Amino acid sequence: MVRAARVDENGMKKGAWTPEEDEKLRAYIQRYGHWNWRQLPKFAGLSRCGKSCRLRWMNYLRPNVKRGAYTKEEEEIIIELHQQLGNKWSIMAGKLPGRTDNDIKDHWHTNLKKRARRNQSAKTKEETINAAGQAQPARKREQEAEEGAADRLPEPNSEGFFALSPPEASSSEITSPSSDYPPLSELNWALDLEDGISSFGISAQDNDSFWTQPFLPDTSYNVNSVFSPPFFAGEGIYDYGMDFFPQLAEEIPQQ
DNA sequence: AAGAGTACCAACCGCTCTTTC
DNA sequence: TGAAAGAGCGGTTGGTACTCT
Repeated sequence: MVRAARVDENGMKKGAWTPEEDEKLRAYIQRYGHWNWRQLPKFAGLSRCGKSCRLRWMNYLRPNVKRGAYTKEEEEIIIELHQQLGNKWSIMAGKLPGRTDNDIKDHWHTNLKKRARRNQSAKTKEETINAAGQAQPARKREQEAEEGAADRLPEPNSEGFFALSPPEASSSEITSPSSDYPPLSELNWALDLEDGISSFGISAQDNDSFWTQPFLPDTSYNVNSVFSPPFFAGEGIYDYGMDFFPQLAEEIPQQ
């Protein structure tokens, strides 16, 4: 499932991550944050490039990363967004809390692309029939039954946006309390691509607060017990200074 | 049972964008 | 203002698991 581990010419390890590496990275970031991806592996005691650490954290170790099967709702959202945005996986990830851009991209290529294509060809076929004045309602119902409700896509409006209405079928499913997402009908899809503001119920801002918070020490961790306290630079913000990080490296247990 | 083909997903690569100096 | 560094994004690859014949 994963690439074989190897070491590149710079002595950087590549390939599959071991549980030990995961634990080092997780422990380090949870405690100190990711102040600089390039420097981070050095202080975390990892023989990985910063990029690799970032990817591993973002796609796998980050808290709230949702794994496992996609729900019907999630798939519908992805298909809709792909129609609107194209391959803007990171924006899509912002609309699907817990899903990563990599994950969404993979799911699109392995599952949804085919379905979207099928829908498109069915739509084209239907349009051809209608244009010829030979619409066949009975056949259309038959076709819809074949494709399934989840496969149907709404028509874009004149501006090319989708005015979403609640799915015709399985409304109970869509509005199920156990659902992680609001029903499509309640979503404001006016994507503001200028500033990337999310209008989703669970806003990107909420979701990203973890990433935008100032560099804060874990309160459960007694900084003073290991080294002198960082300079308090303002409300909730600590200025550790450049000399701070090498001390952290020594403090992280090396395995 | 075994080989071939396909699906899945973690990870890498290279490019672009943003920030800093 | 331009160069360098860092971060992020999207495309692609590698390798295992699963399914089919």
